[in-house]
Amino acid sequence: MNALSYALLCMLARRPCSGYELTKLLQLFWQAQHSQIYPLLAKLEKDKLVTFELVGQTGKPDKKIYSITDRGIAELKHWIQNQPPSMQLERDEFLIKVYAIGLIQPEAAEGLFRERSEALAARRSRLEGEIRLMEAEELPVTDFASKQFGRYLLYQRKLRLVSEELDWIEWALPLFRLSRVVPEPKA
Amino acid sequence: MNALSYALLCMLARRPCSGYELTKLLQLFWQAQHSQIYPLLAKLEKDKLVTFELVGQTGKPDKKIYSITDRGIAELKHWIQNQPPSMQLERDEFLIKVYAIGLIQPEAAEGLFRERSEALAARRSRLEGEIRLMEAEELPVTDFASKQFGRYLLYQRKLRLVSEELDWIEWALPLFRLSRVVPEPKA
DNA sequence: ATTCCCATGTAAGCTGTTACATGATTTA
DNA sequence: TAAATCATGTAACAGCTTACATGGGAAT
Repeated sequence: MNALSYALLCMLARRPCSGYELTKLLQLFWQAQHSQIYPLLAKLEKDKLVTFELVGQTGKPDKKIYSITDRGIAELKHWIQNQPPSMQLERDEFLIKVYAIGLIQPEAAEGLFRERSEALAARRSRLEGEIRLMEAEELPVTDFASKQFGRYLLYQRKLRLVSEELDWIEWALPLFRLSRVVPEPKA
Repeated sequence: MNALSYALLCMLARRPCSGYELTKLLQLFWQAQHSQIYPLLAKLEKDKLVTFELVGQTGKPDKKIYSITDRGIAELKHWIQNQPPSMQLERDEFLIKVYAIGLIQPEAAEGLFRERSEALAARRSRLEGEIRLMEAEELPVTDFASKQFGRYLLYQRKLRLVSEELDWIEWALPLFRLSRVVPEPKA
């Protein structure tokens, strides 16, 4: 049982999903390819932590709708409460580039930051949309008892982090300009 | 050439380091074990992107101080400016637990969040200390021309993100309490 | 006509973690 | 006396990415 297994279980604890759907939904907090997810679902099924139902579709490929079992729920609960907190991993090539930003021209550096800024702004819009959708639901998502509660918390967190990184970029950009203002001839 | 190779090159572009040192410094934005770093450094050396000098020490094991070559600098510059932005990866088991937070008792959930909060607060203190050190240096770190500039930007970013996550936790904690205040008998 | 979406799966290869191995000096 | 720090390396394994494979329907 690795972390991805638990990520899949907690997705299915919210509602039954196909592997295809899980691959997309998981993007929020644990990016994984379908080639990793399909075999793992098969393994979880073999271990009786999930079950699946084959759903035939017309015009679309058939799909397997997976559900979590009672054993799966128990396993998940146990892990949440007993697994010690593990380090968080961040792998982001942009950060490598920032570290060496002094090697390139300030103009190029600015371009790099603006590119990042645009991607983040787009992401922020999508997050805000999702949050609005959740908040419009019948059972309030801010309620601990809501099945959406955990998901809502994660979206709020992501929105805050994305917004904060945008602020950081706005703070940093003027610093690149300063170095271009300097070369004023002293005569 | 993978991302870690470039991460190592940009570290060495700042100043020469041993593999041991690189392993520690890299924690800031690309966590990797020494078992991954030592063989990669050997490969970079074979490719003439870095060189090393054997430094004998007394009372401590000898070490190899690696430096980046002109070819290494060129390769790094090229990558920074031509490599398209790649997706960012986040792998954090805490987020999985948050997603399924509704499965456990609000008290246990609060414990989980407080634990996270303490770890983040400790991290924030360390970051603030490092930033103060950098800002006390002779050549201003806020200057694009400073060798520390990129590193300074990353520390500022990390500090912002850590602080924002702490704010998020403070925002979320009262939501767990609400569900415990509710069971007030209506008579 | 081409690309995207739906949907599941396998295979090859690269990336990353954990454990093994060594050994003197310093700190708790 | 036990653990941590410095310092480098290898081996085995687990995790993850990219590519291959299939195929209808819808959108551009």
